[in-house]
Amino acid sequence: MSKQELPIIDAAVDVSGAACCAPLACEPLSESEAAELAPLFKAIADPVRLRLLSLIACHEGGETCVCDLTAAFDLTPPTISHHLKVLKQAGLIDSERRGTWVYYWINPAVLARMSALIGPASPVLAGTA
Amino acid sequence: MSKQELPIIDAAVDVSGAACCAPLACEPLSESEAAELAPLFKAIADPVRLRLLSLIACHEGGETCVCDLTAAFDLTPPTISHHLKVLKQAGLIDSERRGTWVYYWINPAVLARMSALIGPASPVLAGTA
DNA sequence: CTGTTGATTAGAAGTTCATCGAAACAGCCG
DNA sequence: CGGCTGTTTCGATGAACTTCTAATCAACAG
Repeated sequence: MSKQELPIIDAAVDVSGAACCAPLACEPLSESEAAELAPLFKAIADPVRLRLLSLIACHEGGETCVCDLTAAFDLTPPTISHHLKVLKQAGLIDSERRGTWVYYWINPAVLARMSALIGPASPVLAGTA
Repeated sequence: MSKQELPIIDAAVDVSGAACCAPLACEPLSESEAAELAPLFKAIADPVRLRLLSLIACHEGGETCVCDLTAAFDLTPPTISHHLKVLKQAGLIDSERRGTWVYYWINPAVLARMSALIGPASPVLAGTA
């Protein structure tokens, strides 16, 4: 409900009439898009969660039981469980109980979306640079 | 200095001798790698900084002067300056003063590295899934 | 030199958030 | 039932965050 919502298409112009900046070549991230994407990056902006993701992905079959994850850290099971919950609530992983053990696997779509956003072919971050 | 440093190659085995998890198909992220990468993601895990990056990238020529960035937000110039500093210290952007104005541009290499890490072709996150 | 505009720094307030563990609980199996 | 795996709840500690005001630095115009 402020100037954030308005697309800024033309270059800024100073008092003397000289433009200080180039015009936009593409539509930048909107405020709402940014607000939606930031928590995804925040979820992986932690060394433990980054390694958890990596451990899950590196297991054959793409899934891992929690016992293997807790064994890889010097953290207590509740702490691991907490980090897994953060990743799951962000939509980055999913889980299922099979008998005694609980298995986690990665949701590739969400990670791919994040990767594409900051990748060289991104329409909003690569621009024409 | 603990079990984190040891690569975990074989599957965990429970007391009865039955494996609960599949073995590793690739080498997961090391503790030091994760510690090095997490701050990069933390730098972009903020809606304002995400939009700043996008605004810089979307400008023709790939660079933008600060005046154009402050105009796009309802924040004071010092606040914008702070967020730009965070991005710069993470290595994601660079800047240069040219006369009256200061220009910022994106460092594509760092973003590409982050993108590749979480992308579908990543050796540590895509695994064999 | 002086005044103005653009941008950064210094400092601080305030809130929020995060990490982690101890203890208790829930689902499964023999 | 008892033992095991994993999760939740709760809490305490502490750190980190965003954002502002005020002051400072840099470049330019007159």
